[in-house]
Amino acid sequence: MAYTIKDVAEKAGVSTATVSLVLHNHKRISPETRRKVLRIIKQLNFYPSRSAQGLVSKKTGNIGFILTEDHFLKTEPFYTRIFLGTEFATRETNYYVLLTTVTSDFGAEEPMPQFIEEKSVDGIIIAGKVPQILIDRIVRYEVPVVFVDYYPPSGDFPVIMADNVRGGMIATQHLIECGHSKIGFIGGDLNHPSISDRLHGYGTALRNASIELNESYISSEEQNTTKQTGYSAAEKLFSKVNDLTAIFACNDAMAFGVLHYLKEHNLRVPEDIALIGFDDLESDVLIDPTLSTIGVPKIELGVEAMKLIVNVVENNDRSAKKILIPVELIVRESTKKIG
Amino acid sequence: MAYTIKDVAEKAGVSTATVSLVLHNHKRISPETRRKVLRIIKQLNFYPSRSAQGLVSKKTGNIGFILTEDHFLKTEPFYTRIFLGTEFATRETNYYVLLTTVTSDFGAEEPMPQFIEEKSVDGIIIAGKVPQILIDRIVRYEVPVVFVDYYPPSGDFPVIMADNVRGGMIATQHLIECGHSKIGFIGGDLNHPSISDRLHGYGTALRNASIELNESYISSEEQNTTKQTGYSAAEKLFSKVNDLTAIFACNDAMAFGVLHYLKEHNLRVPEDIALIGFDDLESDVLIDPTLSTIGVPKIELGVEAMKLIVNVVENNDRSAKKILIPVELIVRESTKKIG
DNA sequence: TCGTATAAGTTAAGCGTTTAACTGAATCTT
DNA sequence: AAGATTCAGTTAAACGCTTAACTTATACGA
Repeated sequence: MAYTIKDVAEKAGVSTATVSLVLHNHKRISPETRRKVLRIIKQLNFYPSRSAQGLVSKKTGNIGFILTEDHFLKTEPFYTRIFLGTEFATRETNYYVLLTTVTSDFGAEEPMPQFIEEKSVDGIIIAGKVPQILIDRIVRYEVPVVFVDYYPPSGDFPVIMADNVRGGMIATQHLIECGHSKIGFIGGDLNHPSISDRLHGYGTALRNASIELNESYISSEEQNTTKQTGYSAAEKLFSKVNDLTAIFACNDAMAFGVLHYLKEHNLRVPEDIALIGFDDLESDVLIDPTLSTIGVPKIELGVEAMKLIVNVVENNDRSAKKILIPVELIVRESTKKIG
Repeated sequence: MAYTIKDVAEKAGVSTATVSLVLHNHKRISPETRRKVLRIIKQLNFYPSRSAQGLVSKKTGNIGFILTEDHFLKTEPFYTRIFLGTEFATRETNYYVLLTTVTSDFGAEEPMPQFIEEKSVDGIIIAGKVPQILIDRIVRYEVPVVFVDYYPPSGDFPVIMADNVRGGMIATQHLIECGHSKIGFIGGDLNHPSISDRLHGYGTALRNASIELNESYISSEEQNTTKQTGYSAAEKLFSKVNDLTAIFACNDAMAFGVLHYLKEHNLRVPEDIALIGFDDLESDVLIDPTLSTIGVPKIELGVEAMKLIVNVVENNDRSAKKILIPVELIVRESTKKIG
């Protein structure tokens, strides 16, 4: 059996209460007693029993991590990186992360994630877009929730997002600085905050440069942001307008599709059309030409989400804080100064 | 607060012991009492506290899942699928899965995964190849371990593997049935059981068809099995021998590299060279020609790994059972009957 | 008919922590 | 110098569940 607080107490010649107080950094304990106890703890390699702690504290020490199966299995490790970030953060926060996936069409009848039913988590991180009904149902359990890389249209939740507005802005600005003024935007579902924010940044950059926004340059009909929809969005856009010299695709997956379309139509990138994406996926550098993009620090999103939920749980900080993580412009071959 | 066993006992007019016994399907309870108690449990949506249960039972109800960061972040969702399988299996087994990643160069000094130090898991699933030192260190904690899609050269552990020998055999057999007899094998590190098993199956198929095994047809120098090493392995192999008509690549990633090489050298697939891979990755159908391969049921590997570790934990079944999950031949465009 | 099984529960101790309330000594105050 | 305050620790109850040992009622055997 593992050692208990009692073993530590005996070896240290103190009461179990003292050991517990040391464990919690309570100030009632003198420095020397603290040192003595800590020495024994280290010596025995003692760790308090989570079960016993949980029983009295009513905390589980677990954080739930929810995302859709689709997002989890996406070939590009975007959400797995965010998850990895939370995992990294557990090393300082001393929580465990329980990951569960839900289907993308999670409904009203589906069983809830076990850890919610069983009240086995102190808080929940929801990553990426999930069905609204799931959110509504989770809220009823009154467990703290933070969102990362998505947030629902209504309801006040703490949120971690990449700075999408700024990203959209610097991407567009970069194209402008390269000499472009007829810049297309290829996006998707504007109900997704990331996408509408990126479009917003696009608009701001144009305005700053005194370029008039041309609605017909904007594609936002696609429901998903995949290589396939990127291709078809490009197809539609180019059949509508023919003077574009640059494209800002709202994410790299769509940019791949756009690139595919351009190649097929013998349009050279960046000479004929410049192209920039968003996300910085690994495959960006495997394609020809390599893709300029906006770098999103995915691991950091996860780390910050973890810190945020822990803060909510431990300090009961219910303010609906929204934290934007800085993004950066990454210039590769698909964009280049013209003229 | 959540309901406790006491609430259930009161509403049902029985003692808490009775409720507990019902929860554990103990036979001392009469069918009618059981029904009555179960009804109240359902009605209150009662779930027993894991902390309390853990405190007395000395079980945590958690299973640890360990893999390397590299494997977790691989673009192709191979190990994430296995993990997803374990997650699916939790719904029946009522365990939680704690995932942790380790670095590929995990050493002797690195801190151990938290859940091991804190004894917060009843058993551990190790997925894919991990450093031997990690295994050695884990063993000292005397926690049950099962391996999935890998096992160490020494030590008796329960293991879940795809039936790699059979897979290697039917892949090779398929090429033979297509009319080939000069079949190259492109593999990697033969210390990896999957690879050496696949090679073994290759040899068996040849023998069964009375085709002599030609050592110079076999490439096994590469340390990793990636698209890149697949390419360079093909390069080396074709510079050594020039009469090959078919290639069995030990996994799809390498097969992609081989295909790349073949295309670059104007060798048509399957007309000039037939090609078959192993794993059935999603991208198999995105390339041209689509890749024939051996289908590995990844989710099932995870499900079975979970069932196996639970069996070890609950029934203390310490036999080093090795379970092979059937694989299947998937014929696509990269192989075809010749003549 | 009485002792003995058996069936169906109940009682109560114990699992390893936390923490409010307590204690006893030392230090201030006035 | 007596009372008040602070400091550094201890005592003991409580958290929600499991389970060995016990109880009570009923059925059974000879």
